[in-house]
Amino acid sequence: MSATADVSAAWQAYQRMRLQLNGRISRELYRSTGLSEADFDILFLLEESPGGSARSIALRCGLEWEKSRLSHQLRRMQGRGLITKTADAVVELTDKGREQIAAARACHGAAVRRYFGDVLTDDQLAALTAISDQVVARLADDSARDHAHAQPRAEA
Amino acid sequence: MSATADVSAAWQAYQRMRLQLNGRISRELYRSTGLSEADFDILFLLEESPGGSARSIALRCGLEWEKSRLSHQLRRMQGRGLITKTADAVVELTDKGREQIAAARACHGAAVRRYFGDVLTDDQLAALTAISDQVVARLADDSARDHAHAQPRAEA
DNA sequence: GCACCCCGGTTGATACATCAACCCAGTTGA
DNA sequence: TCAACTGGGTTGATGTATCAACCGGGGTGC
Repeated sequence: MSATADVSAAWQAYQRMRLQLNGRISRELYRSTGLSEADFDILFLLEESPGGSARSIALRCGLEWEKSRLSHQLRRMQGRGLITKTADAVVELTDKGREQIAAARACHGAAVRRYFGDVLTDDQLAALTAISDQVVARLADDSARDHAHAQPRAEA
Repeated sequence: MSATADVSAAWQAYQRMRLQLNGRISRELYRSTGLSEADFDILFLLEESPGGSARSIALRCGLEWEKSRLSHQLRRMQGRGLITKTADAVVELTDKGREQIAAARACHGAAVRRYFGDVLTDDQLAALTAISDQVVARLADDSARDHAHAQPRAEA
């Protein structure tokens, strides 16, 4: 059977797409707005939040980041004047931050459309969504199993 | 039409898969072998090369890395005894490097199978291959166009 | 010859990601 | 009450990725 060959070919093709597509988009984003992917993710989430502010923990849950990663990133972004940290771990967009995320949204959206949305058919988009959901579900399954192993509470 | 919604949903699902799948695999690889993805890629390519050695430029072409990225990475790997750099930019696997890549191959292959190959049907694998190839082709197209713009040689 | 450029490689600076260690406040439970 | 634990947040160290600047040799054209 050729299943192994198919898996290997699919994996290699996927890796190429992953590296090149993300490299291109993040490079275009950075060159036209000065924002990194990490900057973009933070600002995007903040702009979606009511009042342009959110608790650190909300950002962490939304992005699924390590706490230290978020802390370092927020410190750098505060240094560049994109956000402010008010008392009690609340993060808030500055005017400069609002300005930059607006420009970045347009740039990012255009790049995603050009290199991704416009290239694929509706069937392919649906197929990729299903593929992604299945893989993510499998990852979550295994995490749950590991967690259950480490702390066997559910088995009475 | 719902095309926009489909693109957005597919993009978000794909991003989740990309982040979580790669995070999981590289974490498992690192925890069980001490090798990063970058280490793995280099050692993998070297083991494929005849004699376990290759010129720097061959690695750069195979991996599509920046020259400075490769230089830094090779320096660190030489420091850890995974490779040696002989005269004239030739890189060679050490015994320790051979040992580690063998273990890493098994770990990496198992993870790819568990979280990717075993989760998807043959049709899905074929669909993902097609999707990836199309996106990569589009990226290459745009690169060629940009390059042609910068150095308009082909147009007489 | 010589000025010029290209290209492979190195280096340093900076940003980003991860791990481990720590601080502190709120809970829990003896 | 007080000790132990938990969880959010910070910090420092290290490894990784990218950009810009530089070095050196090998063409190319004059």
